[in-house]
Amino acid sequence: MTTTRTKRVSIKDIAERAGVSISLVSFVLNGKSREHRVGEEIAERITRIAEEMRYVPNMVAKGLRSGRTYTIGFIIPDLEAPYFAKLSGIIEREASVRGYSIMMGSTGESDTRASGVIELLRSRGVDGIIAAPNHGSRDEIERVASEGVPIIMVDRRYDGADIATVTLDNRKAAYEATCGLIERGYRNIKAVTYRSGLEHIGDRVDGYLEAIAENGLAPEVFSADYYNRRDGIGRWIAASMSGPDKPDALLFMADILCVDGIIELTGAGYSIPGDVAVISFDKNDAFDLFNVPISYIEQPHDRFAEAAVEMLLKAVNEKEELTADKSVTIDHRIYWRGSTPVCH
Amino acid sequence: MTTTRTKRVSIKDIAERAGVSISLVSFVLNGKSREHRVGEEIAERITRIAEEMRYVPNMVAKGLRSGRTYTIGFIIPDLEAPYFAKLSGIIEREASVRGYSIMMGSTGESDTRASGVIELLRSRGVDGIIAAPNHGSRDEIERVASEGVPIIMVDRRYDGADIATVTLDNRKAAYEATCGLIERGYRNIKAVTYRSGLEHIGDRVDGYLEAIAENGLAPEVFSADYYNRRDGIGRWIAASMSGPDKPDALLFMADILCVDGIIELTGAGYSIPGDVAVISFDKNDAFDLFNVPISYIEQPHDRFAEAAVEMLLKAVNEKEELTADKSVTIDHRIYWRGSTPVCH
DNA sequence: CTGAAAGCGCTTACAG
DNA sequence: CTGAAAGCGCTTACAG
Repeated sequence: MTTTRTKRVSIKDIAERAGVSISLVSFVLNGKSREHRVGEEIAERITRIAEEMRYVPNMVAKGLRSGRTYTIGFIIPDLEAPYFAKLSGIIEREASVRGYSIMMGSTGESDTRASGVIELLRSRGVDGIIAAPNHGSRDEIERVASEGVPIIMVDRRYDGADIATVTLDNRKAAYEATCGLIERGYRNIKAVTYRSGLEHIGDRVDGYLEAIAENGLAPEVFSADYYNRRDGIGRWIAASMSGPDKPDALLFMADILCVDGIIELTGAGYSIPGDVAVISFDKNDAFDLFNVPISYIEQPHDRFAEAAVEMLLKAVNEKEELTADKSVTIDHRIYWRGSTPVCH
Repeated sequence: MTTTRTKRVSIKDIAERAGVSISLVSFVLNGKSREHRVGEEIAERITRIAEEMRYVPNMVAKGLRSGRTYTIGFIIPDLEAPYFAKLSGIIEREASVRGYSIMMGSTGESDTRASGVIELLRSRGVDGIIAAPNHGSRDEIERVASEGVPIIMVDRRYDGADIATVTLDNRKAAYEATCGLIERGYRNIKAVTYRSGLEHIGDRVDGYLEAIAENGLAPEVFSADYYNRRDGIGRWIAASMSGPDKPDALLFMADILCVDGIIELTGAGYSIPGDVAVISFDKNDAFDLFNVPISYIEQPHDRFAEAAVEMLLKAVNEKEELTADKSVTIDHRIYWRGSTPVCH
């Protein structure tokens, strides 16, 4: 394997071998034979030679010339979070089916890294962007949109921004989950969330508060620090579960919070649902593995991914603007399982 | 937001505004002022104007001209598998720190899709490839390598292929895990794997068989069909656990197999470790959540990712070949926890 | 039906 | 110290 980097074959090479001009090769290889009325035998010869030479088009050159890279940028907080890993996987598949590839950039919820990712995607000339950006990236995301790069937000949204989104009706989902707990007989329902300023998380809290208020109950929301979740949740659980105002049910606003919560609860000797019922946003494989199946509010990844890719590519191809009025809401579904039995 | 797609600013725009040639702009913006002895005031002016105009270099043009795209291709079986999600996340971060972006393609363990991904990455002109390819993609991977595209395999390897790898010593890890079980008093240890032809999985089975043979015990390996894991494992567990040759410990060759196994075991009413001890390859969040912590053999994702990115970029920059002798072995670590107590 | 030529944005010898 | 020009591989009017 002492092969030196062999030059890739170009349309020029094919043209030479076929004894025609590069224009003809380009026409044929792009399926424009008919349009340009290229001679049939010539077209066949070109196709055959291209195959023989294992021609792979240089998308970089194509991209420079045509301004289209057939690449979609995807901005996520964290590829390691199961929720986003799943979403990324499906988006990648949906895109690849349509001939697009994905360039991924994760922000780690850091605004600085988000800036870097955005600039990187712009420099790479992606045709469009699907983003689940930080709260603090609003200005930059809006600037990208105003510069005419098609962009669509997924999972997250900015209050009042004129950008199309694909989201759950988070307020309603949390409202329904809370009402469901109340119907099942729970009366002291507390919510666990994390500080972030993220609108969609705020929507969930709003839905919870609304349901609690409507039913004349007392709300309590614990906000963990994102980077010290486990500790914060652990301390809060210790205090809360042993205090006079012990909750009978917990609503977690994200699966990662719930996983931490379950570990802390069981670690402190509390049983689910014996001591406290548990329901969480997002689906997480661990919810099936726990000794009682954890109830959850599902965000259908596949529908998010499909909608986002489809809408984005439509905008790219038809030069539409992805304004807020194009936004789509995906239906959630609540799975009531062993962690939230009916009580009396 | 009725902005039409505004043209991006190019070095030509900057040159015009600065009243100089594009060469100068190129020199300055690429930090070659000194090298080309560009006038100091001019250099400053160019830098300032570039910032004012929010210049973002067109990497597509750069890529066409220089043949370098500052993009790494990453081929994985499945982004949704926690193990690869984690690995991808770290690789992306490592690459981005070094100014590279990642173009990801998942194969779903399908050779056809793998072909598509490889061609896509080649057409995009990635500077190098990190791959955890299918068993069946060997020829294509070797061809890519022989064409001079730097490529390194991670997690997986091909028997006797002259391609650098970053892997665990899988045989040794399985050997040690099996010996550990034997030391803890287990005598009827069975292994659960899946059919794939993948060398690294085969290595694990070899290590298991070696340890069993050395200790004069009887081996049994169950091979599930990858796409019907849960069912297959469930049926095998039902038969195996109720038969005369009931295992006292199970070694799972991958976390996904173990998760399925645990669900099937508990579903069938067996307790861990009461009825059977369990240890698995890979770390999985669910292993912490189960009512007894599951023992596992850790593959350190971060060290895999760092080694792969570093070696690949070194090869890219120094035009080295990534031959098999450059391969690196990452140390595993076994966590013995509640699912494998000492028994007598 | 086919080819020569311009140009996408950039880098880099080559002149001066 | 600075600029004009070629060329990366491709597409696409424009001629013929």
